[in-house]
Amino acid sequence: MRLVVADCSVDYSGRLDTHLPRATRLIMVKADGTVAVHADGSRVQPLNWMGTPNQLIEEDGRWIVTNGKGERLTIDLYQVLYETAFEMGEDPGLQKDGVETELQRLIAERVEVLGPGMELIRREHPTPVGPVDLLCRDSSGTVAVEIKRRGDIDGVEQLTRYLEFLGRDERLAPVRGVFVAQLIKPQARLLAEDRGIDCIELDYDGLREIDSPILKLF
Amino acid sequence: MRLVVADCSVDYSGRLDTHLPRATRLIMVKADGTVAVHADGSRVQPLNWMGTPNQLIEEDGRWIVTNGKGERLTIDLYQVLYETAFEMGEDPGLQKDGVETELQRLIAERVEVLGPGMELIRREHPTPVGPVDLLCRDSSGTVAVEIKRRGDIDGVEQLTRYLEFLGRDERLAPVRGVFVAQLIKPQARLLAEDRGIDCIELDYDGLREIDSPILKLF
DNA sequence: AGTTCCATGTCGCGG
DNA sequence: CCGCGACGTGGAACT
Repeated sequence: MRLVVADCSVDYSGRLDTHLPRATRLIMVKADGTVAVHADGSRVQPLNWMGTPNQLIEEDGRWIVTNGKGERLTIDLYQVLYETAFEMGEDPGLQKDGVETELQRLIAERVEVLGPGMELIRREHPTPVGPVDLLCRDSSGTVAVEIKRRGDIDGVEQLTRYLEFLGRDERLAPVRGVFVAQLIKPQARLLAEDRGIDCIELDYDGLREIDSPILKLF
Repeated sequence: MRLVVADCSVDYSGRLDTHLPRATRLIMVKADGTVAVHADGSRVQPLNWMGTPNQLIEEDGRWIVTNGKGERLTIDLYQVLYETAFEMGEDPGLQKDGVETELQRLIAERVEVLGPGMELIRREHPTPVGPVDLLCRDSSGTVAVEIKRRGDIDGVEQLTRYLEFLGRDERLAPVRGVFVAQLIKPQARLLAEDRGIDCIELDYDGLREIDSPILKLF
């Protein structure tokens, strides 16, 4: 990783056009050529960047980074205050725990929390427009379940698309939808209920408790 | 901005839990306290971070960053390879040109490019599921317009939601939809046309020309 | 503070 | 390489 601290201005042209007036910033060049320009301000993301693959041309006082899609990042360097480079080696990568996959597993093992008599048919049931998180069955017929950490309008749209296709399958019909999330936004709830989709807010932490060995002692 | 290159492992606990095994990485601390951990790999984003406001406690070989929402970032430092700091001052900020707001303005001033006899009723017309970019009128009745830089399937879904609600308003009905973008993806076009939504590809650069003072001389 | 939607979203996975 | 969906999405604008 190469680090350059410089007084610079930056222009990006591609998906849109941006201009960054002259100031002191950090320019980061990663091992694969990824370039990022960071200010000292309150931002996690860089102000400008160019992902890999790209080509970096260093002229006198000017860097030009281009990629194959017609995007161009131009960095004008007025004064380089500092420059260094480090060999960091391959990164082992980030391990995540508690994402949607895990929530799906928790609920799949306890589908009865979604309603009396609920039974799991299968997880990740495929449809032409993508896989349904859970396909279940209860006294009303087939139940398609979409699980989210946060219940947003997009999730309702997603479930709606699944229902549209599942409903055409005579072996499954009738199919109703259940939208499950830790927190369901008002607009998402409005849209869901308008389409006859049930909304269930679930406390995943509580669910995890049920799943835990501690409770299994009883 | 403070830069630390160190052999470290990182743990985050908050919205989920993550673990980052021991390796050499760059730790960036911005002026307002924002902390970010970058690997040398193919990533623009940091692997872990903690935005502002937060509190950083530096113990011997361990940094603990917490915020008011119960999130915690723990960085264990095994060896600090390098450390430095720079005063960068306030950043003038990024100027953007060509984002959706601007496109909307350009089209709002020239709604006739969307069809003969088209008239603008209002921009950002509110519905229960969000604001319609443009609400227009022509000989066919009311026209709801969704404007995107890139015409993706999400945009069609969005417009469909608006139409669903607008169509129920007796004062507006009948309402048809128009999906406008510089480039409309085949799948988005397919879905749109399946739902009776018109697709219009517009050259925003050309539109900007029309809008420019140069042409106004004529 | 809460909610909405945009974003050069980014990123990872599967076809 | 493209499409799809999750993301600690982040960030801004507006209520």
